[in-house]
Amino acid sequence: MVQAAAAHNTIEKTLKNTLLFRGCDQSFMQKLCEQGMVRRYQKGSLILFKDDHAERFYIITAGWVKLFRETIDGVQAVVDVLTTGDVFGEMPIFSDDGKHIHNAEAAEATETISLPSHLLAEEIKKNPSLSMNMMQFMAHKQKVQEQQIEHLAIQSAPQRIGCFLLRLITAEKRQGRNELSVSLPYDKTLIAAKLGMQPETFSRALKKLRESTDIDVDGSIIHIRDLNKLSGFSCAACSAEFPCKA
Amino acid sequence: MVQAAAAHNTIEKTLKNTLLFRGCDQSFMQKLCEQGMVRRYQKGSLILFKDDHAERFYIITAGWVKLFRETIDGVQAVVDVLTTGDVFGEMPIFSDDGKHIHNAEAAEATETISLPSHLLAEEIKKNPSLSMNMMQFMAHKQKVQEQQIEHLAIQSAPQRIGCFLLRLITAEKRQGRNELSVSLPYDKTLIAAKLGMQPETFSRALKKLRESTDIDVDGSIIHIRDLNKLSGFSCAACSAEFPCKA
DNA sequence: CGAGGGTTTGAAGTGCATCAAATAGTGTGG
DNA sequence: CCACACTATTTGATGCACTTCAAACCCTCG
Repeated sequence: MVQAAAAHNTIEKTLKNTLLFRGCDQSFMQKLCEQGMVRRYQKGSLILFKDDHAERFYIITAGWVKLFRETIDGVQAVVDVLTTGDVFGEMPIFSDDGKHIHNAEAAEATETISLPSHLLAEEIKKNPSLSMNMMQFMAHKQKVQEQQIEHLAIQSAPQRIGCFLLRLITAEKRQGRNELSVSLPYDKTLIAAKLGMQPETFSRALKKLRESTDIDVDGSIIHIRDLNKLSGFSCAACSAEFPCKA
Repeated sequence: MVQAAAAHNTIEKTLKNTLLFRGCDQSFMQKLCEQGMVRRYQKGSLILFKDDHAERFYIITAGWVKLFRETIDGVQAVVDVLTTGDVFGEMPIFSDDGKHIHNAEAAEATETISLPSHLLAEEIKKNPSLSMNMMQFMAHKQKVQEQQIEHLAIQSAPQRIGCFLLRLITAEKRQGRNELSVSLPYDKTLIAAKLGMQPETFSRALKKLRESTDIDVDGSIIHIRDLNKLSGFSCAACSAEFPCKA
């Protein structure tokens, strides 16, 4: 009981801090909290499966989650890699078959809160402020995806890595830290997949990036000596503002 | 006046048939119609500019529109190519700066209806059925983009062309035609850009595709002898259902 | 007919993938 | 705490895919 109460408490806090639910009324938040389930996953375990009927959607409270699909000839296509604060598995609310469109796997030890999809689906139809949040949320995602499409089409492998590092840094900045060191949050193999390249290519491209931009690579910790040099190298082949903020 | 009345009539018809507005009430549709502007663009002319303040959004009633951005070193990144029934320029409604995020250019002779963004923005906050439409619309776009990201990451150039042809055919089917011939709707150079490759690569990759799948290429008209062969070749490296329906 | 854009072809180079193998790192049970 | 097994990462060698630059060709349209 004590444990359940504690869980309930974390759920409440998390939901309150989730941008998606900003401005939602008490009764809805209450219902969500009651139905929320906290779960932990160890690295490598599967959270949900493509084509499953989507009963619940998920909010990440810790760790990293890989969204992926598989092609006929067995290749894994990494759609996205998400972390604390991100939401996934909500898309089927807007499709008629209501099935998940990708698999989700814990890329690192992960904790999620899952919530019943139907609660969100129903509330979204009634609550303009929630649906506005959702649309902003989706619009932002769409922008990021466009960016990613552009990167795959016109950036070289080293540039994509540089861009990835820059985004890591800005994410850290948003959390208050202002270091010029980042530690890669998940396996290099997975980063490679997310950036659309092979692990071997990642390794070699990182080396090239090191030579071109004076970054310091020590295992999974990367120290950036000259931010301008890095963004100059990476953002030259990108249509976003210079230097990039994403 | 006669002309204005005729334009008003086309606008009314188009808006009624636009899925986005399905289920919207009369008074809103009325307001939209009054404010709608029909415009024609010849091939190559610009419709809207990145970073402009978004006063209006657009519905395409004929032709093809290229959405694109430019990188610092002058390379054009094609974000999307849209046609009749598609909507563009509406995204800034959901961002705080309210600026367009890409340039739009007529890739062929094009006709659009433009509507004031603020009408949509206001109505969307009040009308759950409209916002639901919008979310479905965005969810669908997101799915397509994920698909595109996957294709760029794991398909070869000939496979991407094959996939493009398959989608062209299904689009034609949706319009009643059931031919196994398609004529490429816009310049090969633009198709190449949309698929993330160079014009020269497109030309050579199309030749390879021809050799692998028995398609017949006559200028911009392509005849498909064996649909299974084509989808077998292209969809093997794709996570969508087999054969693909998109 | 000539001009200009779109498309194809050729030749050469680069970047990335692939396969194979070595190395570093991590967690396990003894 | 060490040895082993296993995985992640790096490295090397090679080939293929795509790009680049240059030039020819082909249309279409004035």
